[in-house]
Amino acid sequence: MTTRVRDAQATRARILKAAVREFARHGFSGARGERVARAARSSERMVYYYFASKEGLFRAALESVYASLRDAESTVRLDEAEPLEALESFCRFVWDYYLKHPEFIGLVNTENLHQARHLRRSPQLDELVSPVVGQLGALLERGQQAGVMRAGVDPAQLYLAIASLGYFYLSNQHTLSAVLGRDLLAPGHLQAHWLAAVQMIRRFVAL
Amino acid sequence: MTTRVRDAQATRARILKAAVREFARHGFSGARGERVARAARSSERMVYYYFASKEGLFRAALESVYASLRDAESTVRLDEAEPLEALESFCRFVWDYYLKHPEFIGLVNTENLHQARHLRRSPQLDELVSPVVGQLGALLERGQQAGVMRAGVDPAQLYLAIASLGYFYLSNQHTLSAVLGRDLLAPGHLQAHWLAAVQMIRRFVAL
Amino acid sequence: MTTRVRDAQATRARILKAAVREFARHGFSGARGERVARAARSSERMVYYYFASKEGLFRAALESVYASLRDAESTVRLDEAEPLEALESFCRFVWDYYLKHPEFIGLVNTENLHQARHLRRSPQLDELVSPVVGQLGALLERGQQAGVMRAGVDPAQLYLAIASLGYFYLSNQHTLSAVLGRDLLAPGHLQAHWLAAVQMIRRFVAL
Amino acid sequence: MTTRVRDAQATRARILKAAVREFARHGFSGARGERVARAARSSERMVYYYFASKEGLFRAALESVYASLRDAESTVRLDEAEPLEALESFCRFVWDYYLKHPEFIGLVNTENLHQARHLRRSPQLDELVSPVVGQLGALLERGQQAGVMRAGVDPAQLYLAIASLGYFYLSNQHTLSAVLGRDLLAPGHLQAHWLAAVQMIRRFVAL
DNA sequence: GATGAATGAGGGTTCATTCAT
DNA sequence: GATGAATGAACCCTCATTCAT
Repeated sequence: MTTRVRDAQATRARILKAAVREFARHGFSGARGERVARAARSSERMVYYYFASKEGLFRAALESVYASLRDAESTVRLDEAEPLEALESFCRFVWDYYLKHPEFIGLVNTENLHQARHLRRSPQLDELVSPVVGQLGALLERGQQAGVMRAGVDPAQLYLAIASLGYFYLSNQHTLSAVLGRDLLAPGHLQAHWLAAVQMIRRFVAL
Repeated sequence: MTTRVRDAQATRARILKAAVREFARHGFSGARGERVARAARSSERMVYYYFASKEGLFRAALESVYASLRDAESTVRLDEAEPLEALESFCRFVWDYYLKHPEFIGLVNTENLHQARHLRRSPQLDELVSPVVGQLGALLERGQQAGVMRAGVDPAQLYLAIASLGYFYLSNQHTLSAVLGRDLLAPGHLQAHWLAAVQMIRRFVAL
Repeated sequence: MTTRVRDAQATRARILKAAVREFARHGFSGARGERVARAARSSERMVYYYFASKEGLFRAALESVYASLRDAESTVRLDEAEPLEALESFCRFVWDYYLKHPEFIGLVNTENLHQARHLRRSPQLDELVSPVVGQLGALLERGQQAGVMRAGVDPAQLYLAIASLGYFYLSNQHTLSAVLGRDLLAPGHLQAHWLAAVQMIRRFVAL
Repeated sequence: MTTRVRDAQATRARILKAAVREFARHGFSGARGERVARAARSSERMVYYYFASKEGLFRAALESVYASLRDAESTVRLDEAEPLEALESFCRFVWDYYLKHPEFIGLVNTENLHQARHLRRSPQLDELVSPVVGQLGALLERGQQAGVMRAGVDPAQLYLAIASLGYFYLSNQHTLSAVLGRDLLAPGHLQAHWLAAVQMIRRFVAL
């Protein structure tokens, strides 16, 4: 009994994981149920058994990547290190997450192509929203009181700026690499970009 | 005869325009030849007549949006106004272009999903690259000499930063609006974002 | 224990009743096990538990509607009233039964589509045949002796004629209503039809 | 060119003919696109090319059998022979049509299962309605004036009665044969039935 | 006796493309 | 140069049913 349930959950999890990859790589329309089934070492039938439709599978995949990001963000502590250090750590964390989780970028881009249709309808939407913006606000407050950050910075805008600098660079790495004629993911270029980006964020909140 | 040729070119142009919209809205796999044909008031057969395949049509659409951006950027003058003013104008120009041309964002995102496969193979690639990064370099030089900009800023990185702050915000407007619970395209929020972004860019190049 | 058995039988009965409706409404191929299960407030699995297969369920449903008709017909008395009155009463009874039991018509039509495959194989076939034809024969005899009916009327043919006039009208009510441009089930039209039909039957057996 | 067009029409016609058979034999849900394609010596793809969907194919099949009946009925002359003779001829014609065109009965039954959904939506509905009821009215008039038919017979009801007696017998031949224990289509029984039916109709309109 | 989990086979339909003038 | 007719290959999905306790 327990074994079967565990198997069932394992199969479901394998399918979901494969779906995340498939949708991230090929978008919604380009995703193939058969590839998902094969990658999950299961059958196309099971995909429909657990997720009812291609759309249902996509919704689950999308929720899954948002939940993973939120879980990862929930481990971040912004209240311990010195404010500017904490801010830099957070930037590095966010960018590293994007770098290590291309499936997040792929799924979010796909969802934007669909005008966030699935996300808006998700009953889990509230749970998926990360509390990290609030923590950034507290950090800005602390930095101000420590005399190392200026007043008047909107935490949400700060978050967007940090996200922008990492997301855009990685999401568009292929066209940018082609157009600029250099491999943006080569360690040297990546380092240089993070350095410039950190500097930008620091200067943005500096006095 | 001339009329016929002009008609032929006009048909081709209508198909191309319709294809740009279609690919931008639905991605490559989601795009439908029939919708392109209908929107162009032509037939599916004509699409193949002029562009040989769906891939050929996408390539042409992609080249078309890059060419349009390059043409627009070629009208920009960065050597006339006071350096910091010129920089801000350029930011506003770029962001306004993204705002007014969602099809550019849509096609570029789609091309990145495909790892820039089409762009890399395009024989027109060099022609599509905008000379604007060079102009930004000259502007930085001028700003330095005028004593209002610091040394050591990579023009390409500056360009990426400007692009990031506009592109990310617009490309991800739907998911961000859903997650943050506010309409990012509402005039107030848009203004506030551009303001913060300009400030960020200015502080980045400032002494 | 008794309760459990009664519950089991109740579940079986609910499934059977739901199946009768489902097959009558959608035919054999169009019937859905899931709808039967839901309508019976049971599970698809239980349907198979009690009836083994879709075909088994259909057979049971078919036998059930024939048994119901036979039970209803068994209450009819043709030997009491004045012969022509009794005949008219019988017509009214048959037609009223068809009217009130559309599921009978639906299942019988479906079974005919399948060339009575299930009925012919039913071991209960003999039990399902109504003794009403025999009673009609006796009635004809009585009418003859009373000098109000002619000789030479085949009771089976009389039965078929009565059935025809009701069954055809109700079974084909939808196409006929569409073609004739009037609602055949509207009280006025229904009354008029029964009246004409009764007259037809009376004139058929009259001297 | 002409050849191709003829081929195209021939293919379409073969598919339609095969569809009529398939739907008549198996109902809507039971009908298989693949069987239609095979019987028409064509491909399943062509079925969709010409008829867009299973529903479109059914609609076309249904309209086709109604059109065939109307065409056949349009050849009938009710104004030449002696009134009662003409009426009997008409009965024989109708019943013979049902007998020779089981696909008509099959499709009409299927359409009634679907509550005439397709027929009601058919833009050709008016064209499909046979003018034969009007002709029956004229015949009744003529019979009256000739002093061989009574007044007060509704031509539509007469038509329904004639149709009932043939349609019911043939449509339900399989269940009736099983229940009555005799083959209703055996020449002897068929003859006897037509005889009784003609008598019934004659007596119905007689003085 | 009763039931949740799983599934092979095939269903209708669409897609991008080619044929044949 | 331009176009109507035709199509092979998949695609998403559903159905009736069985497995395994």
